[in-house]
Formats: sequence, structure tokens, C-alpha cells
Amino acid sequence: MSTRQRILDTALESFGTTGVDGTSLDALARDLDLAKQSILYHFNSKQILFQAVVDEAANEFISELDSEIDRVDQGDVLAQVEGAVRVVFRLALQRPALLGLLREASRPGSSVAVQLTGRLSLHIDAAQRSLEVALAEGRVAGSNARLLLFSLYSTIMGVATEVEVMRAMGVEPSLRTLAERRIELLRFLRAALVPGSASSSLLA
Amino acid sequence: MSTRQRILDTALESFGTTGVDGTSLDALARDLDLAKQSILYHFNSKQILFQAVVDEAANEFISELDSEIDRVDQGDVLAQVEGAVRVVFRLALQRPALLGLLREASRPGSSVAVQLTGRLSLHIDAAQRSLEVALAEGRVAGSNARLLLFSLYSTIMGVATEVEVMRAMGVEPSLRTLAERRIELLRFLRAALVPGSASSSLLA
DNA sequence: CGCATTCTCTACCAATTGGTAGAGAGTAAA
DNA sequence: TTTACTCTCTACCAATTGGTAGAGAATGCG
Repeated sequence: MSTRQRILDTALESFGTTGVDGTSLDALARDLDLAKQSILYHFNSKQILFQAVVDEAANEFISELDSEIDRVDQGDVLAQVEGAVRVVFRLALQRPALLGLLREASRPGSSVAVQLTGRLSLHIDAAQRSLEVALAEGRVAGSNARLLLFSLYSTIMGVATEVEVMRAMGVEPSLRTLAERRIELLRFLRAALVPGSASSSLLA
Repeated sequence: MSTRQRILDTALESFGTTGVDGTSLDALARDLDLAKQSILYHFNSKQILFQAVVDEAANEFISELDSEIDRVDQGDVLAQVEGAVRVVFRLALQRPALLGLLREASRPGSSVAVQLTGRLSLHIDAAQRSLEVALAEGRVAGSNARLLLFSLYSTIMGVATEVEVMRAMGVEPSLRTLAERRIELLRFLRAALVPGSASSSLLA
């Protein structure tokens, strides 16, 4: 693997767990067993490195979402939501730093928020249109597609990443509780989305 | 106001917006128009200051929640949820740094997460018991009180604080959109919670 | 070969970091 | 007045920060 790629991967890991401000270039160089100045050769400043890491993370997130959602009936919003939940929960297990980085990059006032959201805008628009159609046809409950999408995003990302809050509620993060959280989350989302009834057949 | 209190308030503001790592004691001292060493007189280290700020924030959050929820029918879970939403949205408008600090303190791996959650544990337990009763009596849809509470928390906090994600979805943060977000959130939560039907009478 | 490009290194740097030492001002009790 | 306590200050400090300058190794190309 190229040095450039190694730097990106290690930086994503560190930025996503310790935070950008909490990660020094010196520490990063130590992790990489590389001179700090070699990092600065590939990325002229820490800020530029951060931006590159955000791009990297956005690309990975998008490609995961794409490959999962493509596999699903494009007319079935609920199936799409389930696909998104699968992706996010898989990442929470296998790539927690990636979700941590998204959280870091989407902090209020973040310097890279515009960049991140620009990267995701096509997917956001697509999801929104999908919801709009479903709303218009009465297949989904709600009044505003954007705000509904926003609620869905908050719920899914929160349940997948708020590890400490979860611990506070007496749920230790583990493979088993992750699966339980996902099942309850899916039930919750279905109840919120399916119009006219809060069926539980999703669990079957 | 005492110097100690001024330090706490200013630190909460800065920690909650810029982050702890992003806030230097020197900058804090400048904001306060005080010598850095005077900060270190009242709080022996930055970490201790952070802990005190977390306590302060937890106290304020708790007292806001208490005074709102006390005003509501204790048997009515939905009314309690609505009360929590009112509190969080009021804080999002008037004390955004407070919510930012809770977000900062509940970051995965945070050094103060245990402390924060310990402070909130009584309220978490009470909310959980409330949900358990409602679940048992069939007044609320769901299967696990803790996980349901966790979903509710994620949704409410996310919708109230994920400003950048909201922007990405084309919703500029403003007083008007805040109100819209709240209405749609309440509709969403009610649909998710009310068993057997997704009524919309909440909006009336 | 000679030359240019790409990359990694050592050696620095000024600024900032959290934190220490200790002097002095203000106040109140003896 | 003396003593003691609380508080804020100036003066430092060693370590770390992001970043620069420039030497040298490796590679490829004429």
C-alpha cells in the first residue's frame, strides 16, 4: 500500500477516535513509523490532511450505502431504510472510527462540514425524492420528506454510535446487544413509518 | 457572580462549541480577562475544570428536565416525551453550548462519560420505569424499555443538535425551521410510540 | 552514464501548551 | 497591629505544537 494511503488510513483511525484536535502530527508519525515531515510532504498541512480524510471517509460511507441499497427494491422505502440500518450497524462493528469521523466532521461549526455534506448531497437528494414519492402515495407516514429523512438519520446514527449513552442505560456494547439494538431500532422505525398501523411483522 | 462561577460559565461555552481539546487555558483566560493562573487556582488542572463543567452542565440539564416533566401527568409517557422535546429544543435555541458540551462529554471513549452518565442515572432509571409500565399496559409500542428509551434519546438529541446534517438537507437553522423540526419530530415520535395506530392528533 | 523526479530523512524553529513558584493585595479575626 | 487566609497576579518552565529548510537516497529516463 502506498505511503499516502497508509497515512490516510491511520489518520482516519486516529481522527475518528481521538478527534482531530486530539491527534498530533507527531503522534500520527509515530503510529506510522514515519517521519512527521513525510506526512507533510504528502499533505501540506494538518487541515489539508483532515479534508482528505473526510473525503476518504465519505467515499467509503457512500460506496457501502450504494452497494447495499442497489440490492433492494427501489420502490420500497422501508427496504431502503433497512438497508441503511444494515450498513451503519456493520460499520459500527467493523469500522467504528469511520462513524466517529463522520461525527467529528459534522460537529456544529466544523471546518469540513460543508465539504462532507457536499460529498453526500447527491445521496441525500435521492433519498429525499424516494421519501417524497412514498409520502405522496401514502405508503409512508409523515408530512415533510426532508424533515422525515432528518429524523431517520438522527435515530439510526444515534442508536449505532452513542456508545456511552447506551452504557449509561445499562446496555454494554457487544455483538449481542448490537443485534438487539438493531432489532428494536427496526421495529421503532417501522412503527414510525408505516401509516395507519404499528405492525410488528418486520420482526418475523 | 463569583470568579469560580464565571470560569465555569465561560468554560462551558467554549468547551461546548470549540471542544475541550480546541480550548486552551490561555484562550479561556483571555475570554475571562483573567490570568490563566487564576483559573488554575480554582481548578487545579484542565481535566478537573472539564469535570466541573460537566457536572455544571448535567445539573442544568437535569433541572430543566425536572421542572418540565414535573408539570406533566406522571402516568402519561407521551406527555413526558413531549416535555423532554420541549426542554431540548428550548436549550438548542437558548443554550446551544450546553447541548454541545453533552455531545462532547458523551463522545465514545470520553474521559468524563462515566461521570456524566452517573449524574444522569437516576433520571434514566425513572424514565425507564415509566416506559416499562406503559409497555406492560400496552399504552406504548415496543418490546424493551431501555432500548426504546435509547431510540427516543437518539432521535430527539439528533434532531435538535445535528445542525450541519440539517444544513446538508437544505434546512437552514432558524427559529422557524426549529419550530418545524419540532412539530415533525413530535409527529414522528408519536407515530413510533402510539400502539396500533399512527394518529396525527398530536399536531392539533 | 547524467539528470530529473519522487520521496524520506535530520535538523530546526517560533509559538503555544498545561502547569509551577512565589510575590503581593485585600480582608477579617485576634 | 499582627496574623492568617483567600485570591490574583507576574515570571517562568519544559514539552509539544504545526510547519520550514534542505540534504540525501532511490528510481526511472535520456
